[in-house]
Amino acid sequence: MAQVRSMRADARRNHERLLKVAAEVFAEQGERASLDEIAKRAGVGSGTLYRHFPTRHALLEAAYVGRIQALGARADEIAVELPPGEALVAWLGEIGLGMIQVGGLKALLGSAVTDGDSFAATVCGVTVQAAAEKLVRAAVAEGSLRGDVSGVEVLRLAHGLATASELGGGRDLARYLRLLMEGLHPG
Amino acid sequence: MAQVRSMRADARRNHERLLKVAAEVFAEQGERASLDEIAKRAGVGSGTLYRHFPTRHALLEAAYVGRIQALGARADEIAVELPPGEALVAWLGEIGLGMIQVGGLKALLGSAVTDGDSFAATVCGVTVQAAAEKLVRAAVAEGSLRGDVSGVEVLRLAHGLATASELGGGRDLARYLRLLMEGLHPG
DNA sequence: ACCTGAACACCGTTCAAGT
DNA sequence: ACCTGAACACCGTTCAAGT
Repeated sequence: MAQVRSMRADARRNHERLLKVAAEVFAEQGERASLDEIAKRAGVGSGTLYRHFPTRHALLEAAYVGRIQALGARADEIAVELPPGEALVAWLGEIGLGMIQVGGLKALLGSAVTDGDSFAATVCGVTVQAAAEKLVRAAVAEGSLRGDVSGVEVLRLAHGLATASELGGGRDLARYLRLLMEGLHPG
Repeated sequence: MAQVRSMRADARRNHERLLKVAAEVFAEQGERASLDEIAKRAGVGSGTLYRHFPTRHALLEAAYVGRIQALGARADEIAVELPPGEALVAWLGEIGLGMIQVGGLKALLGSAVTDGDSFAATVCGVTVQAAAEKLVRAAVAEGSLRGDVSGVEVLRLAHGLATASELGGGRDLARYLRLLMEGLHPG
């Protein structure tokens, strides 16, 4: 699609409305929400949605870029507030909570950390992987984390533990993350 | 549906064919496989499929009961071969591998351990939870597992770790389970 | 250049007609 | 009693016509 800046006024308006509505509907209904409903709620024809976002995933990612970048920024904030090992758990806790509470976020982050998935190379994938890598390296340097774990790997594990927590009604996520960290302790 | 034994000959034949074909198609394509394709491959009208199995989940569970019971039996075998703590990891490893390799099995086991889900009370749920509970209790008694963990909980965690492993291309499942067991060690 | 919405395709589900 | 498959509904996706 053309750069947002260079779009015709009506196109830009539609683009923005679609992003806003998509973020709401995905959050409510999850990543399998009806695209037709998103188009209708945004007041545009279904063809317009496809013109702006050729795939469901493109729309989902575009709708959540802001949220993902906020998560990346949170990693830096937490790194200042807490010692490395605790910072990592705290950040994974926030991500995990988001995956449980915000529809579609778990699916988006999942594809962003899937081996061989082209989405891992998108803004979301790069942002979240870089943040995780930074926290992991600091924890390893501090000696509170094994050296054989990567950023993308803890993200996959966080995704898995969020899934496990969901099966149990959304409880126990923090507890599961603590179990994980004990298991990941060196020695 | 009527008892299988009391069914008319053609109905029983259709029932069996549907189960056999469903097991194949679900295994290949996952739990969202086309029901129409299953009906076609079984050589029956789509209405017949719905007559025998009113919901997708009923068909999935019926198709996999045998597999689930085999997993239950494996728990007893392994309990004889290995000390309690190792038996639990080994069994969770087999279940996890099944969830990764057999389409639809992860979804089925997921609903069987979901809090508040009516499917937790089905044959599959009861079978797998009882087996897990037995292994967990033995490991707790032996002192190799914390006392505050339940059978259904380790199944949820195994589901989560299988998911994490899938994101990484199906590798590292055994490693993740070992991390979990270290985290679940008492003291 | 962009939008609209009808048209098409696909699939799940129901049910009237048939044996 | 059971089966069949047409019919209906729903939704994703494309594209001709319009501005």
